[in-house]
Amino acid sequence: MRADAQRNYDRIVEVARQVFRERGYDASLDDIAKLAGVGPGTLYRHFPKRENLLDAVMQSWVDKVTETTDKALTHEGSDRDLLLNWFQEYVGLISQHKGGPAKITSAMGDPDSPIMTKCQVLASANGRVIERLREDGALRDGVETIQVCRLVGGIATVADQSDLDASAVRPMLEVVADGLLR
Amino acid sequence: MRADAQRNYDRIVEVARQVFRERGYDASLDDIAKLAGVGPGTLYRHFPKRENLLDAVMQSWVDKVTETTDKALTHEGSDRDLLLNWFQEYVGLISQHKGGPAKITSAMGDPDSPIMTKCQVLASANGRVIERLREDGALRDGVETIQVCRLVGGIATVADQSDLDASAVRPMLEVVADGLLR
DNA sequence: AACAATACGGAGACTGTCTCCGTTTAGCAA
DNA sequence: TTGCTAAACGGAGACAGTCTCCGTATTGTT
Repeated sequence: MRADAQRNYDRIVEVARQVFRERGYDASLDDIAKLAGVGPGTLYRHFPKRENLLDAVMQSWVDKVTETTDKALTHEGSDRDLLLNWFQEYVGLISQHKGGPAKITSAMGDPDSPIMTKCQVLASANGRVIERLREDGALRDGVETIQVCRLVGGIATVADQSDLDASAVRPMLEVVADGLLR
Repeated sequence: MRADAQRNYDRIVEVARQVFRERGYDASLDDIAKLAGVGPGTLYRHFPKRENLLDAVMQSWVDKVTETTDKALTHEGSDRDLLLNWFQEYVGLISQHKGGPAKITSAMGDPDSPIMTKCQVLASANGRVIERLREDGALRDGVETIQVCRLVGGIATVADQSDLDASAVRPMLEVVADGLLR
């Protein structure tokens, strides 16, 4: 990639990260181009679809996911506490910007989504936690990790769309945790 | 209301019902106006916001909700079966058109939503089922009916957005049911 | 310095939302 | 029936967002 192209690419991603966080995933792309000081053509050449841009923005997010998972797995306390703590981290991770929970959760099962690979990092992070609990014999039979992603993703989605705060989300996560644990 | 206005109103609602079901909640309103044989101005006078139109379309849905609830409450079998059966009906009711689950679930807590009243019919229908189970002593402590709506609404939302079928939804509903029941 | 190759960016096509306002019509009263 | 007025109509067009095309400008290589 030519030096000027790289420069523009980086600026667009940086601006997009900020704008997505502030205005949500539906922010105008022409606006982002303008804020980055490039024409819309440039933005659309680098990122033909909105999701390609989101994908680039998410690169750093991926690192955060594994880091957070490692920390969650060292959690001291009961299995229930471990699971609940992980659920809260999970919700936090996918709720970084408005519209995120729905986007990420539905991308997990969509092979055509440009952010699919990113989301699968999250799915396998969740898998690590679930497998750890399964080895402890803490889970009911028949629990699939993808279902767990969808359940918690669903809660995060409604919380996102209804502007619920953590205190309203917590009891819902407890219900799901209790439904999963023996 | 003048006779011609009533006529147009009815035609718009009828067309909208069909189009929303076929193309989802995001269908173009100008298209709906055209299909109904009226100008966009007419549509927007009757229904200033998209949700006002949805509200009108939902009138008949409200009847269906209470009817379905009555039937669910007569269900023979265990409490778990009753609850699971109700959950499936609930998902069916809010998944009539694409985008419905998210719309309805988030409208429940939004006093400014024109469809709020309609959604509260659903919320109180759910309340009837939950109270019935509470009287039986079947529920854990601290279960709030609005949480149940959000939990099941969340599952329906991800199912809607990921095109999941009933066999994928069922186990998630079971997790929630198990988390709610003693 | 010249010249490909690469990248830029803005004009504008296209789509959907929504409003304004001149025209038409329903319904009533004489 | 006719005439009148309030109500309703509907389409032109303003506005916003998405995305493309293509003439222009920049890069980096020979």
